[in-house]
Amino acid sequence: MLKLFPLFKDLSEDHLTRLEGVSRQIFVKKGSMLFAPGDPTQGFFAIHNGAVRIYRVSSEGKEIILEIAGALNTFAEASLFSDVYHCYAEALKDSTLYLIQKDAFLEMLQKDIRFNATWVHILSLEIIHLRQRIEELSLKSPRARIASYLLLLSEIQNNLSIKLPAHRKSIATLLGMTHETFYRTAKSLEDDGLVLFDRQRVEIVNRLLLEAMIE
Amino acid sequence: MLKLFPLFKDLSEDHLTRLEGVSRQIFVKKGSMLFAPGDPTQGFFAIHNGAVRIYRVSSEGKEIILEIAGALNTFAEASLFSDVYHCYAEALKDSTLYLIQKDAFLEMLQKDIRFNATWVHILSLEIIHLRQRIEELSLKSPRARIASYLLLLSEIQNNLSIKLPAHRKSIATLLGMTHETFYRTAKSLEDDGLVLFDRQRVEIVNRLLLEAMIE
DNA sequence: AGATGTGTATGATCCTGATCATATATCTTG
DNA sequence: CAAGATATATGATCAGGATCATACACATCT
Repeated sequence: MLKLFPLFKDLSEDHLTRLEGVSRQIFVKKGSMLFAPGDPTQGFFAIHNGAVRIYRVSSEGKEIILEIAGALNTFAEASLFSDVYHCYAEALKDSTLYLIQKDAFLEMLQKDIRFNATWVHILSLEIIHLRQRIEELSLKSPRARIASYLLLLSEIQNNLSIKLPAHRKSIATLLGMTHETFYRTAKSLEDDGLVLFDRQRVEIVNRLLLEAMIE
Repeated sequence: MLKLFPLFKDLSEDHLTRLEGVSRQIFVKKGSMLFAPGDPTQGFFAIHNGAVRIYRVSSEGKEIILEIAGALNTFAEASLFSDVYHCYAEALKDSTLYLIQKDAFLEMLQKDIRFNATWVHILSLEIIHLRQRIEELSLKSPRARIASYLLLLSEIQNNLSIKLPAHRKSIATLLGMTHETFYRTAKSLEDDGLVLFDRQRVEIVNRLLLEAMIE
């Protein structure tokens, strides 16, 4: 059911049906790897349920998390134009995914101009999104980065009560800080009455103050 | 002469000619603004010569430089799918640019599937590039960020002798550090015999060590 | 259930890079 | 050319976040 994915929401019924035709369902257990650098690209992925972490490893073994993708997210779109993957993808939970197969997808792009046009639009939005990420990483204060991330999640999930897509430790790395700093800063946000952490959930208590914080 | 631009290198002669048909040449003086947030989008830009700085301003007046684009770079591609610009663009030098007009360009995309396919490819590469930027920003050490940036310039300019696209101060902001830190770190790179700064030029003396530094 | 591993949490210390200050060089402009 | 503005450069100080250490809660597995 690809139509549920935000990425595909602008596609026609016809496109969706054909897209499903070139997709393969995949089940993975928590902790298993979907691909690693150097693996030949098969296509990109759409997460039906579960969560996946995309990361690279520096030569000293430090992980850099590029993305944490949760249910209804897609990842590795750019693999369409590369022969091999350039990062690791690891399931953070038991997950079911769709693999949209590269060759078939590229052929669809080449055959159908409307589909192609939609895809251009989708990629453009992705670029805008990445630019925002860059801006956020430049907002150096951990407080601001956490605030910004929570607001992003809130927007995506369309709810002031957020479900974290992964454990705090991964999120800390994604936001470019140590987990210690994340725990401490999260607590200070709680102490200031802005948010409320409860296991995998976060409640945004004072949205306006949180927004004021990110700039 | 759009064919000189890396972005357009995969386009056919025919596409290039038509693209030039929908482009307008623009001359700007150093310091002048090309657009600001809220301005209606006219299209995206290709720099024939000169340099442009793309930035946002936080509410406290801090500038975040998203990009420094030099000769043969393009910028604001994503404006095609937005009604207004979301950042500032300021000429760092007297520059001549091409404005690729939005409506005409979108029409080309819709009419020509080969052109469209090429554009999808171009955008995908841009996404890969932005991901690298994110990775670099997460490489927290200023040394590593500077090293990485110099190697990037060296690759783009295809030369171990690099021409800086802007003054150091702007570059410092682009790399997410203060200019003081940039000057100091640059000097320490010189002291270690890795590079050699001389006004607007930088010579990469020891490329291998520089590469070893970024990871 | 017990054992092992991982996530969560918090304290103590250290170090890097930001900030503030100041000086010189270079560029721009009248 | 003089004068003002801006970039380059470097020193002194400070603070925020990394690192190291430790402890407890939970989950997973045998």
